[in-house]
Parts: sequence; C-alpha cells; structure tokens
Amino acid sequence: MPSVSMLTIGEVADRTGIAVSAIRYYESQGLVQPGRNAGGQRRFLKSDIRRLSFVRIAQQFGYTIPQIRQQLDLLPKGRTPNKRDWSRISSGFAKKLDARIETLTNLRDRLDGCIGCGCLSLQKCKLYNPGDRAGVHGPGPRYLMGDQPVSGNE
Amino acid sequence: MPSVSMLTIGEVADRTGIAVSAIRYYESQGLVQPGRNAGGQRRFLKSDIRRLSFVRIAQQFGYTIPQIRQQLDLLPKGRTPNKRDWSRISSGFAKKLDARIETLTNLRDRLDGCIGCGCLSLQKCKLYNPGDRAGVHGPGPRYLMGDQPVSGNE
DNA sequence: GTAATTGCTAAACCTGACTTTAGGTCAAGG
DNA sequence: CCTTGACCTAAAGTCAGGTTTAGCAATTAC
Repeated sequence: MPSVSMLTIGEVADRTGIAVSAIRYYESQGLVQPGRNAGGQRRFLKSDIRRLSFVRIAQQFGYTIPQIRQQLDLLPKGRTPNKRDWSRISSGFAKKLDARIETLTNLRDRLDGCIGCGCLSLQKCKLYNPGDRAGVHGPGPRYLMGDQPVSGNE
Repeated sequence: MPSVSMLTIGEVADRTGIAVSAIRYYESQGLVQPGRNAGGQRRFLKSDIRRLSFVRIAQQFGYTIPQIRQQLDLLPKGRTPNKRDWSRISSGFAKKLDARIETLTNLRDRLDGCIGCGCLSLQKCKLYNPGDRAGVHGPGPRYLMGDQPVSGNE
C-alpha cells in the first residue's frame, strides 16, 4: 500500500503516463525536485504530477525544456501551487498558439500566390526566407534559418 | 569562368544559400544525383537548383527527408521538369498547411475551455492526447505520442 | 610552374529529448 | 529468510539533419 502523500517514481509514471526514464531525465534537467527516502529512492509529492503534466503539455506547444523550466520557476516556491498559479502560467500557451496560427496563415497566403508560378527559386520566391521567424518547426538542428532557441519571441 | 550549364557544388551552394556540406548530405540521401567530371568532382544541372530549393521549402513545411524524396520521385525522369511538374507536387503543401492550421485552431479552442480550470491532468485534460495526431512538432525522438513518421497522413 | 582555392571521402561530432544497458541496491510478500 | 520486483547511477545509444575535421586530389589564378 503506497504511503499517504509520497509517491514512488513508478507510481508517478503510472499516473502521468510518462516513462520512468523520462521522469529521471526531467529531474536531471531541473523540472522536478523529488525528495529521497532513507534508502535513496525518490519520493514525489502529488503536486509533482501536475508539474510533469505541464511539462508534457508545454512540449506539445513547442516549448523546449529550458523554456519550460523558466515557466515552472514562476510558480510559488513555499506552497503548493493552486489553480490560479497554474492558469497564470498556462495562459502563455494561447498567445503562442495564436502567433503560430498567424504565421502559418501568412505562409498559406504566400503559397497561393506562388504555387502557380512554379518558380521555387530561393533567391526570388517569397516562400523561402519568409521574413517572420519560427514558421513550422521541423526536427534536427534548427538554430539555423532564423529560428532562435529562447527568449524574445513575443 | 563557369562552364555553360554544369555547375560546381560551390556554385550551387552560392545560388541556393545551402551549405556545401548540406548539398553533399542531400546527395547521400538521394535528393539530387549530380554527375561527375573526369577528376571526380560533382557537376550539377541548373534544374538541380530548383530541386534543392524545393527541399528547403518542403522542410519549412515540416516534411522529412524521406517524405521529400518521395515527392521528388514523382517528377519526370527523362526530361527537365517544367513549371507544371513543379506546381503539381507543390500543391500538396497547401493541403498540409490547411490541415496544420485546423489542428492548431482546434487546440486553441480546447485551450480556451481548459485554461480556467487549472486541471492540467494528463488523465482528464483534453489538451493532452488531443485525439488528432501531429499537433505541434517538437524536437527529439518523436515517434512516440502518436506521431507517425511517414505515409497515410492525408 | 606553382600557390591558392576548391573539391573529394570517411568518420566523428553536434543538438534535444530521451531510452537502453550494465551492474548493483532497496523494499515488500510469502 | 529469501526471492522477486522496483529502484538506483553512470554511461552509451537513438533519431534527424546536418557540420566539422583530417588528410588528400583537382582546378584555377598568377
């Protein structure tokens, strides 16, 4: 029977759907700071589940781990974060989403103008180097092509 | 003085803005097949510039290299592709973009319903596992979380 | 003719977000 | 008490899309 409010890493993994190895990795990145029991095993608070859920959702929105850490650092330290605390830091998602949608819509408009001409020349075509940064993120090393990693994207 | 219609890799790099190392990498991935001169150096056709430009633009739209290769394989083999050929394979971009915009808009709507509640529980929250796949791509190994690598995304 | 530039290959390295492996420790059930 | 399963760390591996490095060969400019 699990103890009242301390969770093992396996319990946290079950409740969040996040792999044990990923949770350990998140700890190494400073996203959670579980305590340890006498034997050196991790013991998590129930509020860590929400913290970890936030991590996953923020990733869906395209945030990197350093960016997520910055967000989580805005939560109150002394007490368990409440709904207002979470809502406050989650609201940044909406702005980010709106910006992303706008970028894609612009790209779509340019595409309409370009698709008939068949030019596709990087020097001339408005599709390439679209001027607004962070168009569509792809995999790979992406601090090229004007896509900056952190800060100043508002 | 560059010869009439065969380009060195450096010339292609200058004209496309793509690094020489990247062009060699693209060749290794089957995206271009330049010929060789007597001394073993690559010699590109002018139409390869458009091919490489297509690669970069397709990447902006979130296509992977295998997916781009599939697209390029649809171009005619015997002759130089003309505007119609390019327009035809480029028009897939529009569909992809529309789909992406719709996904994000749905996500935006769910976000509005969720941001006030502060729940952020992976089990209950509609933001997580949003049902429609390939929401916002992030970096890292992403053949998890329901994001399939190739094919059947139409 | 020779020096500088450009090109060649193969192999190693890079980032980000993890997973896997190896080798050992802790805790709970019977 | 002892076995089984969960946990621990550190280091190496994975994927994509390249870049960097090392050590040569070919071209071009003077």
